[in-house]
Amino acid sequence: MSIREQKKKKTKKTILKTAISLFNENGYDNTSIEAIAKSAGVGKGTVYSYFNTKRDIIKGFCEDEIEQIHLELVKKSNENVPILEQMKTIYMTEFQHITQNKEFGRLYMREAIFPDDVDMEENRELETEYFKVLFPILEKAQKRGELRKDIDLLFLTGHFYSLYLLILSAWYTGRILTEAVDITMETLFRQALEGLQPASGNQPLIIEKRHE
Amino acid sequence: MSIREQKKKKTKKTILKTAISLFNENGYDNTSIEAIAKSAGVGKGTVYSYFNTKRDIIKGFCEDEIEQIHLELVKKSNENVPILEQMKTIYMTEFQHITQNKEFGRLYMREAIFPDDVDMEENRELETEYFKVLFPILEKAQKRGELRKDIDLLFLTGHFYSLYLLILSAWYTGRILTEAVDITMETLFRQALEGLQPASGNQPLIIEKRHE
DNA sequence: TAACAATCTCGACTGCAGTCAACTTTAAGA
DNA sequence: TCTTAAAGTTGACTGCAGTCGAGATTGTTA
Repeated sequence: MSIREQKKKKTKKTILKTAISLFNENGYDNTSIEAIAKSAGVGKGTVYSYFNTKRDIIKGFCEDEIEQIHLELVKKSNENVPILEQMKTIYMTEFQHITQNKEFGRLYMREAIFPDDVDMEENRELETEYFKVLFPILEKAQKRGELRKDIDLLFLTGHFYSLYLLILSAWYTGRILTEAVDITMETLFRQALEGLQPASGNQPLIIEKRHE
Repeated sequence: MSIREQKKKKTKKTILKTAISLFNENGYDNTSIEAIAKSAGVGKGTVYSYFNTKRDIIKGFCEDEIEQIHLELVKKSNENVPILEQMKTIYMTEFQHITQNKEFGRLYMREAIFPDDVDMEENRELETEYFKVLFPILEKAQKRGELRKDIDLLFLTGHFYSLYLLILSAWYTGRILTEAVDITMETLFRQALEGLQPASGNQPLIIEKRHE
């Protein structure tokens, strides 16, 4: 890597760190780009040469954070555990990180779920990483007979993810307390696994006679 | 209603109509409050005496729209139809409205799901209206044996709503085309009803032997 | 080392969201 | 009808996000 590139990377890191620190101190809206620039010892224009918008700075931070989460999850991952528990571990881990960065999480989720501009391709990369973590877990659960094999992995992911979104939204809107998230997630995930319609029998749910 | 109140209501309506019209013409970001004020024949400050922020204008519009949807749903509502179809009707109706107001829908959903300020109490009212439509439908489905009776109505709503959110997000991020929304919703809702784990038998899913 | 081009840095500038104190209109009581 | 206070209106003003062209720095070639 050339000297120039090293310097650039360092500058970007400095700006990001300074920004996050100021955001944490005074809040996102009360921190101007000019203040960030000054505090980081660069010009306002320089900040904009590293980040296209103010929100982009948050994005930079969150993407680092998400990478951390993925690494954390790979470590925690244990396939000898029921799928319900595994899914709970994954999404509770994400939730823990969000509780620690409530405002950033909110701004990031907004962009991720209802984006301003469909720049695409950017989020796709993170999404791929996400699937790399989830798909093997779900696939193994299918093989163990814990999950239906006639449902696409993408859809299985979708079911759990959508419930996670619901809980997150309920938490952000104050409809559910932090302490209640764990039990609520457990309940919703279990219901999703069992189905919303009455079961056809009461046998232990192990036997499997589906296609294939 | 006093003359004063009538006038105020009329002014508010004029501003709202003008704003929506300009938003549609030039987009939300390319329409300044000053332009709205001028076009509506009032001062900038007046706009702010009716709407606290620019986003608030969108909110005003969307709330009217949602009221329309609720009325529409009450008319369409037909309890002699499987719950899957009823839920699909409800959420596809909402989706139709959103396709017709893509940008407004996006801005509204952002606020609704990940709000800036937890002003609460405001959205609560709309939420109550929402439940007034949904709860009776779900309750009747429970009575008919189409839905489990051991799941809270709020949670049942949550399951369907969360999948709707997922689809909406997938649509906004370009992961799913408008034409595919219908079939995707059908698939996801059906899977949620049946459950993600393998069924314990293959009997037709009518018999019910749960508690109570 | 000099000359040049590519890249990076900068802060003055533009445009707009949101505020506020001065001004105008309304309504109610005398 | 006149007076007055409350309600409503206004646009000049403030602060900040994002732009842009001029200037500084770096790497390259001779």
